[in-house]
Formats: sequence, C-alpha cells, structure tokens
Amino acid sequence: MKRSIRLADVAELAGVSLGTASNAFNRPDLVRPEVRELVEKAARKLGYSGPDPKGRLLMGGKANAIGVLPPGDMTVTHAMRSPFFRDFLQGVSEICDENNANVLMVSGTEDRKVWSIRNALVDGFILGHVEEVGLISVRNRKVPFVVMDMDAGPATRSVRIEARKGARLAAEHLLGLGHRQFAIVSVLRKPADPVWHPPNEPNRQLTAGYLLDQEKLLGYGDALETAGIPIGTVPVVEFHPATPFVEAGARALFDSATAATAFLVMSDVQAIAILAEAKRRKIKVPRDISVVGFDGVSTAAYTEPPLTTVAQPLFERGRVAARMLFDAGSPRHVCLPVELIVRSSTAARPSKVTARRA
Amino acid sequence: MKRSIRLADVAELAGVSLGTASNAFNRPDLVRPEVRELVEKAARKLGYSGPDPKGRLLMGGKANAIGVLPPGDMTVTHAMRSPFFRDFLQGVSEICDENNANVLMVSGTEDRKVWSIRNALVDGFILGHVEEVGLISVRNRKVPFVVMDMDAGPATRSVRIEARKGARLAAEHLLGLGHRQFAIVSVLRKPADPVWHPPNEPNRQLTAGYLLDQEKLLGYGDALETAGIPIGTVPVVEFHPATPFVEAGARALFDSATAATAFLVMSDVQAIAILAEAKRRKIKVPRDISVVGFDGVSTAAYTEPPLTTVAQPLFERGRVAARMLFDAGSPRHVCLPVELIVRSSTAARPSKVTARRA
DNA sequence: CTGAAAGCGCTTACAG
DNA sequence: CTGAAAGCGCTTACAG
Repeated sequence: MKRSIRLADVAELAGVSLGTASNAFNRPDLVRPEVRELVEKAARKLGYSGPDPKGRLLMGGKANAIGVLPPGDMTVTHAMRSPFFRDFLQGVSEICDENNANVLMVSGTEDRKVWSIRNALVDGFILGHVEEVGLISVRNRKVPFVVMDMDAGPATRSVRIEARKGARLAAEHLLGLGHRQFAIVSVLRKPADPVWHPPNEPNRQLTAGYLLDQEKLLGYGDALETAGIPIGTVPVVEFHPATPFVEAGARALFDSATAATAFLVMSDVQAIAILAEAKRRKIKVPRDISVVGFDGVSTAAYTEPPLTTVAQPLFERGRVAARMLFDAGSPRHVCLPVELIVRSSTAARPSKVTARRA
Repeated sequence: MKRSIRLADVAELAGVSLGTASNAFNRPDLVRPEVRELVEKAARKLGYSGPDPKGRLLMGGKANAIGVLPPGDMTVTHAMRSPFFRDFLQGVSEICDENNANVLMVSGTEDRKVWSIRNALVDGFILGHVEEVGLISVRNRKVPFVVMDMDAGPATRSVRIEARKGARLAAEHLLGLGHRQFAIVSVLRKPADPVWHPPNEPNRQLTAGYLLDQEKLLGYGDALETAGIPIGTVPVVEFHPATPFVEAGARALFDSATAATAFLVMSDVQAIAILAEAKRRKIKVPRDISVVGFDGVSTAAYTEPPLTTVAQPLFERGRVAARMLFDAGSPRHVCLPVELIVRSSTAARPSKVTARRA
C-alpha cells in the first residue's frame, strides 16, 4: 500500500498553503470561491476525498462516539442477546442519535476489556453494570463516564434504581396472596454452575457480587421479616442468567426448593427460564407456584403465563445515562423508580390438596 | 481544563527518552526492568495512566473497531428495534468479539450520515443494506467494507441471499395449497405513506428502491407466471416496515386487496403486522387467508399463528460479512441460501362458503 | 482572505 | 537496551 495522499499534497498541487486547503474543506465560507475551486479540483485529481479523521482527532477533536461497556461477564454478542441490555441500549442509542454521536460497543471480557477501554476512541463511557476493573480503567481515561446500578461517590456520575424497594414490593405481593414458603433466586454474575444455599445455612454469603443484588436481597428481607419469616430460613439459589446456566439453574431450583410455593426472582430472564422449566415438569403456574421477576423486559409480557414482575424503566435508564454525558446541566445522580406489574404468574397460595407435592 | 500530561512529561521526569518511555508501556520486554520501574514511578507520580489512543492512532495504528451502518432510513435506535437488524448485528458482533474488535453503530440519517461516515474512527465498514449515498461515502474512506444485499461489482465485497429463489418458493407454496388470488407486499424503503398498486396498472413501477426487493418481485413472478397468473394482475402494496407506517400499511392492504386469499410479504416485520391487523378484523389466519413472510426473524416463530416464512440465515449473514473484513482469505462474494419454513399461517385456499367475504 | 509555523500525543526505524 | 529524530495527517492561532 503506497503512501496515501494527504491534505498537504492537495495544497501543493492547488498552489495554496496547507491551512487554506484545510479551510476549504472545513470552513468553506472562509475561503474565496475561486480558491476553493482550485483546491477541490486538485483533490479530485489526486483522488483525495476529504481530511482523514485520524489527523483531525489528535488536535483536540472529538471521537464523536460514546463507548458502552457490557457487564463484565458479557461479550458484545451476549449483551445484544440479552433482553435487558438490549432495552437499555435502545435508550442509550436514542440520545446518541439526537446528539449525532455514534455508539461503540466495547468488546472483550476481563483483562482484554482493560485493554479495550484504554484504547477505545470515544468521548465518554457508560458502564452497563458496575464492576471494579472496568471502573478503574475508565477512570484512568479521563473522559466523562457514568456507572449503572451503583453509587460510586460524588465525583462519579451514576444512575440506579430503587432496587430494595422493588424487591420489597415483590415479596409483599406474594405475602399478600397468602404465601409462606419462599425461595429466592439471585444472580450469579459469572458463567458458572448454580450455587445452592439451603435454609438456615450458617453464615450465608452470596457469591453474587453486584451491590444491586445485595440490595434486592435486603428488600426481600424487609418484607419477609416483617411477616415473621427470617430471611435465613428461605433457601437461595444463585445462577447465571444466560444459556446454558440459566436452564441448569432452573432445574437446580426445582430439584432443591421442593417446598416453596413462592419464587422471588432477581431478573426476568431467570424467571422466564423458571416458567419454562415448570412447564416441562408439569408444574402449573400460578396454580401450583407463583413467580415474580424483576426488570420488566419487553418479552416478559408475552410469556406463558405473562410474568408478574418488578419493572424498572429500562429505556429511560439508558436515556438518563446517555444524557449525563451530553447535557452539562443534567444531574449527576439519578435513582429511577420501580413498579410492580401484576400479570398472571402469581396467584393465591395453593390449598393443601392442590399443592404441588400432592 | 489544563493541558493534560503526555508521555513526554513522564519521560522527562523519569529521565529517559520519549522512545524508551513509549517502549516501557508498549513493549515492556524491550526495556530493562529498573528503567521500566523508573518510568512507571514517574507515571504514577504524574497521574499518567498510559498512552493516549489518539496519538497512537495517527502513526498507523488501527482504530480497533468496525463500523456498522444501519439502512439509510434508519437511525441507530430504529436499527436496534428491528428484529431483522438485531439478528444480523448479533452475527457481526460474534466475529468482532472473536477478533477483539469493537463495533461502532454509526449514527445519523441521510446527509448527516455522509458526515458520520467521513469521520467514523473505524478500520472497516459494513453497510447494513445497500444505498447509493452510503456506498459512495464509504468507498471514499479507503478502508475495506462490505455491502449487504447487492452485487456492487468485482472490486467490492458483498454478501447476498437467494432472494429470487426464496420468493419463488413462497409463491409456489401458496400455489400448491390451491390459492389463486394473490396480493404482494413490498418494502417501501423510506418512512412514508403506503403506496397501492391496483391490478393491471399500466407501467407499474415500484417506489421501493432496493435491488433486493426487485429480485423478490421477480421470484414471485417466476412462480405465478408459470401457474398462468400474470404478475401484472396481482395487486401490490408497498409500505415501510416500522411503526406507524407498518400498521397503516396493513390496514391499507386489507382495505384494498379484498379478494386476495394469499399474501406474499417481503419481510417478516410486515407479515407480523398483517397478522395483527387480520386479528383486529376478525379475519382468521390461515382459515380465511394465508400469509408468507420473508427473513425468518426469531420472533416469527412465536406469532399467533406462527408465521410461515422464507428464512435466510440472519446470524450467518452478519458473521460472513464481518469475516470478510477480518480474514484476508475469505471470499469476496457470498450468496447465502434461503429456506421455506412452513408454520401455521398458511393453509389450503378456503372454499367458497368459508371465504372471507361470505 | 491567505500563508508560515507550531503542535496535537504518540511510535518507529535508525544509530549507538 | 537506549536516545535523537522524523513523521503520522491534520487544525488552529497568529501575522499579514
């Protein structure tokens, strides 16, 4: 590949200075029409089709893109496959479109991600889910960024949701329907086998990781304890919300939590898998068991039966985050409301006769 | 914002040359451990966290991203909302992930798109659907690119599908079921009101645009004419496959093509809207009418009733395109096979008694 | 309106 | 292994 023609070559052929040639392309009004013509003709002759953005970038220009980082355990492909992330991304795109900015999906997991962050040509970042490693790398880039689902201090932009309250609403709903036998499904934030925590396990520690998940657990606890059910007596299973782990998790859940009639699930994707596994086992929802999800992804309305869930404003979440990057005046911290959407995956506790084990 | 520290500052403080400082970061093995230490210490002291990618880029580096251009009439948001494009994008992402490349969704419609293309920091482009303006701009960038659904000559990478054959299969399927009264739904490639072409219109010209759509039309014609039905006698409606035009189009279709029992539809998104409109009008599918879509988007399997469609390998389409950019050895032109998937939106032609108008 | 100069932040041969 | 130099392609003050 031979050296490509540069603006300098065009300037030379046109017999003008480099600066004028530059202006001819970027601020045409600053250069006399006849001179502009000269430059254009030279450019055409050389097959030069405008200034190379690489050059422009260096002198203080914007990359004109914002980088979106999928959660730590996810590749870009995984992210695009996730209903949750997709809805979020749509919100982000909307605001980027409005601001004529491109959206860069940053590739690579784990250590590779660090490299990607260091080298991404962007004017700002959005961390799709909080994670230490990403946070540090992004901070180093010295561009504005926003973190999702975590308060990373006053110096850092963040958007969160009322996770604890949402979880409480879910549990209260089920308690209100008369349920007393619960099981909790938490999110394992890495692709690994399900982790089962039996009731009354001493010193129970979630493998989970995200603060978000801890908050939800607290919320479930708020309601349960008020109803006289110590959270320690409720079994918990953690599993990864993607194929094939999500299916394995649903199986593990039914294999182990045989007494439960009420399932508190921290994500819709998991809840949907649980619905599917229930059908496979001929367990009727909501006749035999009740399931409430979390997130309110678009697909949750079309499951069999339609899923009761704690909805967060997924699109708005993306929009708010993106706006923080573009609008100087926008607040640096936003906490979005959640809302219980009652559909058909929850019903009154089954009476003894119709109970699942009968 | 004060001038940020550069590698030069670090080098100076460390008492080494610029080149050595650069090596300390990029090829640590080339520099003695003690010197490396010196550089690292200086960097830490100055709060310098690694070379700025903007600088690196200029000296011949890669942007490490490939740009994806949504079809001409679509913003990034629209694209993300389209089941068709989403599946395609997932294929692209997969290969990008494998190659540690980011994927840049290029924003902006029409003339704004030209600017975006000119300035996108990428190593290559994928044109999500062919369009003249994009093609020209991309060509000017002098980076590798691939065009979807169009043969743009031997010098240009492209991936297509057996569109004509697919359309023929759809029509043959319906003919085989005894249908004789057809209506064709074509894709209007801009957000505008539906266009209705009555039967026997003299000099019928599609507003459509894409060669892809023309090919499909030819395919329908192949089958229809063989069965003794001149394509000119078949009504055609064109409409844009996105809200709110897609709904308007479905209405226009039923308002005008009252005699048709068999609908040949060029995209699943349109077919799904037609199914919805049929339900609204209490027209039973497939009892009263039969509908065949095109594309085979994932959601088409879950419609009510599940959609019979001509499936193209959507994910593979994205993968093949992306590979053309990364693998030097990959072919420059690929034509992907299509396949008729018979589900439940098609059935034998209704007898007179049960016919829709009865 | 135009030209000459400096510089954006970095890397890569090339000598030593 | 290290340093001095050149240059990646462009834009932006600053004089004229």
